[in-house]
Amino acid sequence: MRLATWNVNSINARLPTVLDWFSRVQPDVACLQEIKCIDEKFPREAFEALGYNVEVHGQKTYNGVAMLSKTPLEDVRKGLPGDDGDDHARYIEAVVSGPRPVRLVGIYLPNGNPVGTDKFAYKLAWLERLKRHLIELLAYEEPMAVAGDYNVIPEPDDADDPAAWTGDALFQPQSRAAFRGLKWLGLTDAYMQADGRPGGYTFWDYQAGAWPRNHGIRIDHVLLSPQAADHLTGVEIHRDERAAEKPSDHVPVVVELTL
DNA sequence: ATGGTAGACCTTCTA
Repeated sequence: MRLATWNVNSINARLPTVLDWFSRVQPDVACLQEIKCIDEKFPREAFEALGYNVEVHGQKTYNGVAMLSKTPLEDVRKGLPGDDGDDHARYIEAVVSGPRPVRLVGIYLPNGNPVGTDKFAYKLAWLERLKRHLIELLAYEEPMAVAGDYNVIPEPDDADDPAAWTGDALFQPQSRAAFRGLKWLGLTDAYMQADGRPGGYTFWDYQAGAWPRNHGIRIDHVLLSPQAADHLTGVEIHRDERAAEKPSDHVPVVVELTL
């Protein structure tokens, strides 16, 4: 199984680029983030024409996540449990059917800037809610992948210029500690397990020539349950997509599992 | 020198 995650920064602004990539790469399943549209405006038919089943959890203007799969998606959950007052569309979960079913969780974690505001508190609370929910899912002891835009730079090696991010919510000690807390549940960072290398960035800002200067960060991650990590055979970061015409500021991450 | 771009959408917010 080839599993992909990609923050597309508006699915409708990016549609030709994204469809071209899916046609070439043909992942079996994919999580999309920042689709920036309500469910009714997601270009469902275009993905169905490529052979995908589509599940969307969108909202107007901001956020929004989707899941695409060549096999049917079952037990679909939209929205992260733990706070009925949270109306951001940032969480989608389903079981990818097949001979070896895989539970797939797609997340768009809050950015959290600026630090010291309610936005940062919301980010940390969201991370804590995610941890509590993943504890429940891990109890199933089944193959599971948690993929998406975590908006966390785990380690200094995950930034071209770590000092430039010291005041940023993505690199705060609390954000990094919460990410480590997820790993300590028993989840494996697929990138680090599979031939991790410095410079494997997934995001370059649109501003200040971040891409030509390679001022990148690694914030798009795939965490695997033990039953999935046992079958990990490869990780790719498709950095060439950042050089495309009208690119997203994130590039796709693809994980290969023998499941 | 605290700079710069992109997307949704209505005037500014988010990233």
